[in-house]
Amino acid sequence: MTTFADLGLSQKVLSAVTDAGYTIPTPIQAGAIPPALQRRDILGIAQTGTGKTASFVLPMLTLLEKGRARARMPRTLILEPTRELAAQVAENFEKYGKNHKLNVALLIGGVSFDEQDRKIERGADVLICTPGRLLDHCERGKLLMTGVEVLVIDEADRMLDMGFIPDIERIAKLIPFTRQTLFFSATMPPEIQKLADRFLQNPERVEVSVRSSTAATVTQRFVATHSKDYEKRAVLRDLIQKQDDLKNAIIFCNRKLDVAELFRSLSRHGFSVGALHGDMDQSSRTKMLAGFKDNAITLLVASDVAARGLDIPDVSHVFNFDVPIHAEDYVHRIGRTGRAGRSGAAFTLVSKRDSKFADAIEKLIDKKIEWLDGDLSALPAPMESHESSGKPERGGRDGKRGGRRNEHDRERGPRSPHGHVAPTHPVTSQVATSGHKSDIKTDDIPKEIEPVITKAEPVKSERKAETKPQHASRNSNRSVPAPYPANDDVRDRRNRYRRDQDDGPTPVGFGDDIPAFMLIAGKA
DNA sequence: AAAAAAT
Repeated sequence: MTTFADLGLSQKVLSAVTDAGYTIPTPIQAGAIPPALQRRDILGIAQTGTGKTASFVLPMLTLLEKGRARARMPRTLILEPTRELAAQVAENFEKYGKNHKLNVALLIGGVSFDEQDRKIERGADVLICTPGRLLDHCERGKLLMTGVEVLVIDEADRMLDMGFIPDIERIAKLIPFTRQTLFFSATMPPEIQKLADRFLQNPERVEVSVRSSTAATVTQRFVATHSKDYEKRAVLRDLIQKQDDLKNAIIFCNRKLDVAELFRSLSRHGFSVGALHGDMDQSSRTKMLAGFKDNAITLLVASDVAARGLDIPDVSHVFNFDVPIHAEDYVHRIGRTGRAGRSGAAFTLVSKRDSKFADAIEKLIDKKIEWLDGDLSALPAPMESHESSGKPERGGRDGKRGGRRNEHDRERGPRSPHGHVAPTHPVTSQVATSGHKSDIKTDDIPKEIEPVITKAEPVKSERKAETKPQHASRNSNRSVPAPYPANDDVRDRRNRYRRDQDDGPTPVGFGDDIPAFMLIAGKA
């Protein structure tokens, strides 16, 4: 059997791999590393979760041991479609390059130029970039691409989806012809094949059989719902509470605004929740992701920024709050669970207006997805007209929902995602701010999300006659960014629905200005 | 019906 020791990697790399606990390479690693070390071009067809990142990081580390970086002349360049993926690759260089003294620079948007400029100036062995920020640096004349020996284009098909290909072509033109190019894509549509033909010279083609697109270990269900957001939120909460094996979950929405709104709603209901979408500022994105990975946050409400590539191991559940418009996105989303042979569950809320997208999903995966509790035709009338509709109530979750849901919540209080009733004043927590550092390094990310037990103090709200407790340090944390853009008029959106239809009682009284992080219920 | 990425 092939081991890492058989692949021709250097001692420094091998010992870091061993220290990380790996001995057997994955198929893409076994296939790509030896030719990459011989300076061949690589055409790698593999999805994330196949060990693809290490298949270029490890040989690059070995190759970089010869030679030294010169100022403003990076030696290698890696292009990634999202900031999170770029940061993840940087972490891999830290991990496997711990025996090297390499200068790794992460050039992504949303953070300041200063630190990035310093690293470029010092001479970077490895540049890991999202295309926009890289071109920005190039245009400022801070970067000479003529010394790049290795170019990595990762997730090429996604770059295509995102319209990055013109940027990629511009960047590739700046890099000498003599370079080595490592090109990775999960799929090979004709446009990508054409691109590969242009960028690669006599490449070694390494293809890893697609991880069965919808793993057999993942239980998939459709859940019928009406289309109003407040009803969907009620269905979702109920669904979450019914899972007894929920360790952590990603909840996907189609739109960023809905991510922010659902995040707020779940927060108010006392769930341990974070949010991730592309309009959040970078430090929030980083903190949310770190908190979720550390299990300080149980639920992550996200846009499709989290659907692909992100290495979040061991997600027990995926909930699609919205049916993805493109069926392939469904496959990517539920691919976040049931990884490495573990079991997982994926629930998709489907309303009448989504049914054509739901059909498209079944067609794509060539499989019927069962309905959890009856299909759309079995759905009772919407909430407002529920009592007068005369239709029989279905058992289970509908008995709890309908127009009586809020009273139900009021009686029981918000529940934790593990099914037990949470305290009326949930334990809240906040993420410690990390000073003014803008550079993304693992060390700068707060590891601890410290629970802060709040003292309940009655305070009068103008909008409700109800008495609410007030957070003692309500104003102490204003600088912590929220998962929605600062200038976005959240208040208007929130009032789109009557408050009592929406979310029931507010578990902790912050009035209407809740700093996002205060709402992350800590683990008890 | 969207999201992602440069400011």
